[in-house]
Amino acid sequence: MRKILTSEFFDRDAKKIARELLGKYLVRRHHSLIRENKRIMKRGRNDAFMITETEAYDGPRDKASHASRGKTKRNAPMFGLPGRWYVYLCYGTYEMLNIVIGKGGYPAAILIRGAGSHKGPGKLTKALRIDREFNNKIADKKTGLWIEDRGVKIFPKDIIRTPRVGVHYAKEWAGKPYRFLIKNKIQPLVMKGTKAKP
DNA sequence: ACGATGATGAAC
DNA sequence: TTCATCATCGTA
Repeated sequence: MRKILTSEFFDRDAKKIARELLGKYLVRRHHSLIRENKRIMKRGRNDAFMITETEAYDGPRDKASHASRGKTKRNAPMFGLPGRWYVYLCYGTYEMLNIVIGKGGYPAAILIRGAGSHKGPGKLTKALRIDREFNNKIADKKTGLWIEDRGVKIFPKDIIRTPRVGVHYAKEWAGKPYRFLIKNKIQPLVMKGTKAKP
């Protein structure tokens, strides 16, 4: 089973999706030009990483969310269509990867904090070479970054819920258990170089 | 425990 | 235009 998740999947409750994304695969397509028999050939490679940690940012009232102070140039993708990427720079250094959730006009997104063996949202994007070029792009093969269901089931006993990281300022929203992570490492976490057509 | 780092949004 | 803040990370 290998199914690319589309806007229908992401047009549902943010917390529910954040939990369901555990065990799904973040797939990154890399292109490279190679020289072969005096010809320039385009080579593609898909690297897939099982998502291990997520955080939900749900609605305009969520004080931990960028959307809590209304629509701005930066957070506009959160107010847009589900199934697109929201990528922004954090602390001047790290690119944060989010998938947009919910209908247009309702601002929500899920931060992908861990996938494969990569722990931490900043390290993940650096390792996969993800930056703001992906901002507001559709999560599909054409974009080169998408999410797949590969049939892995994560059971409730293997899931931990905690408050979100680094949102102490968010008052009553700071303690809400909107962070989901897999308790024990479950194989396979990484699938490198899966076959891809040019 | 803290500094690097620079974009962001609000205040002025 | 200035200023405080920040969905992080590596070093200590």
